This record gives sequence, structure tokens and C-alpha cells, in this order.
Amino acid sequence: MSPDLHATAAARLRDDGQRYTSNRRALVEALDEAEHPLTIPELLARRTAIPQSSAYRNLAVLERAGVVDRLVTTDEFARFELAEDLTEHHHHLICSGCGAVADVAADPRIEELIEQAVTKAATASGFRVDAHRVDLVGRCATCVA
Amino acid sequence: MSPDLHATAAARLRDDGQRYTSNRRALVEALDEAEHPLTIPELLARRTAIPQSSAYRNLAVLERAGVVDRLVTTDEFARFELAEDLTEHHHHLICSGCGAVADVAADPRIEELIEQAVTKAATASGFRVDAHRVDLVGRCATCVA
DNA sequence: CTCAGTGCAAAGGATTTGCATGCCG
DNA sequence: CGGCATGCAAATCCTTTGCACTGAG
Repeated sequence: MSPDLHATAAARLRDDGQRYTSNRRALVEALDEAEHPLTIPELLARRTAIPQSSAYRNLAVLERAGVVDRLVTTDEFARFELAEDLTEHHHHLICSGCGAVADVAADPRIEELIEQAVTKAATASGFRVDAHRVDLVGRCATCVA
Repeated sequence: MSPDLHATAAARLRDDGQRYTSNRRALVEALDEAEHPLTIPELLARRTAIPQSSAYRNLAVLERAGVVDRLVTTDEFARFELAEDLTEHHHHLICSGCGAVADVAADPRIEELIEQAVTKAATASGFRVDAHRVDLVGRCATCVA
């Protein structure tokens, strides 16, 4: 995908005083290959060489450096994806049946409106908005009762 | 607020084969009094009579019956609020500094647009949308760095 | 050498559950 | 009585952490 995805990741880690090691590169690669947020078990299944504790630790580092985002659903596992500015802005379809999370492209026209309406309401109360998240909760094709 | 909040809650529980006990009523009352989603510790602080395990168990029951919604943030605790159709539709301001969650009223005009744009995209992939969630992530007044 | 990164194993902590008891219907 | 609800305590299980070791600079 991004030819300089790894260069960007390395740079952000360097700014945070961290190295871009093979484990971290492997995690970024796995997240880049996936087209939806992955849980730790899913990540480990794709990169078996990485022990669990290293995965948790490195994902925490990558999150602090702004390379990955952690998202928490009602699912039992946290999910990880590449940071928004390294991918396309998108939203999530969260299946309340099986916990699956799929990506859905964002409509720039709507984005604009959300941004405006919502930021205005928030700043009125002294809140500084950094990002918005739009998630659709429902049933995926295989879980429709 | 809702004069028949408790009646509705009782009815929904009954449909699920459950009773509306005093513990459950106390939880619903506490959530109704609060003007933002509460964690379990916060709930217990307001209704000290309820033991932790009962709180968890009853909130799970209330969630299944559609009386409360559970929301998971990056915070360490899950948060609970009354189900959307028992309150006003609203969104959340989530502070990435302290984990606080505040409610913000929804703009019906924007709601409409989100609903349309997003549901169309989702149904295209066989996903049946039940609800949408719009969360603003940022810094609350006391956490702005 | 030095110090961040690694990996194993053990700890932490929110949430869940087993079991005996209480209570509504 | 019958079965849900309760509460205590103990178990679960995702996630974090201590510690000794390895490797890059």
C-alpha cells in the first residue's frame, strides 16, 4: 500500500525515542494487510513468531507513537488498526452478534457536516475535539436472526 | 423524568422472563439521575446497598432486556446508561486524558444525514444497522494540555 | 558497554460464576 | 413449593509487569 508506511512508522517511533524493530514492523505489516481492525489473537495467528506479551507491549508503544489506534468494542478483545492518518478515514460496522468489525468508507460530504455540527456543540463546553468516531451497530450478514 | 420509566423497564424485563426487583430499580434510578454514563464504581457509590456482583449481574440482565446500554471506552471500566429510546438521542464526548464521558445533544438535521449516508453504505454489504454511535474524542476543559 | 527490546512466567484487576440462601409468585 | 434473585467468595481471563537475557549502536 503506502510505500513509505514503514518510513513513517519508523519516524514516529524515533520521535518518541523508540526503535522500529522487526516485531514492530511485523505488527504494522499485519495490520496493513488486514482490511479491518484485528484482535491480538488474530494478529498472533498471522505472525506466529511474536509472543503475546511482546505484541501487547509493542502495540502499546505503537499507539503512543501514533502509528496504530486501539479500539474497544463490546467484544472481549481490544482491536487494533493503523492510525487514521496512515489510512483512509473510515467508520466501523460492529456486529452485535459475533463481534466482528468491518470497515466502511466515509463519505466526505457527510464528514464535513458531522465535523461542523459536532465540534460546535462540543467546544461550547470547553471540550477540544481531536477526532470523531462513527460506528454502526447491527447484525452482519451471517448473524441476522 | 419519564413518569413511566419504571413501568417500561418492568415491562421489558417481564418480556424477557425477569422480575423488576429493588436492586434493578435502584440501578435504573441511579442511571436516570445521572446525566452521563456511569461506571460500576460510580454506580455503587450512589447506591451503596448493592454488592458488586449483583450490580454486574443485574446490569447484564437489564442490557439483555433493552433497558440499559453498555458502552466501552478506552477507560478501564465499562459504562452504563439508560437505553437510547428511554432517553434523548445523544452523542458522547470522551476525554482521552481522564476518561470522563459527557453527553452532548444530537442535532436532528445531522442525525438524518448520518442515518441515510451510513445506512446505505452498510446495507450494501448485507449488514443490518440497528443503531449508530457518534463519539467525539478529545480533551475536556480540565485536561487540555 | 549501555540500554531499549524480548520472552517467559507470574501478577493484576475488571468481570463472571458456583453455591447456598432468601424471597416473590 | 418452584424458580428467580441475592451475596459472598472464588475463579476467569484479558492484559500488564518483573526479571533475566539478547542485540543493536
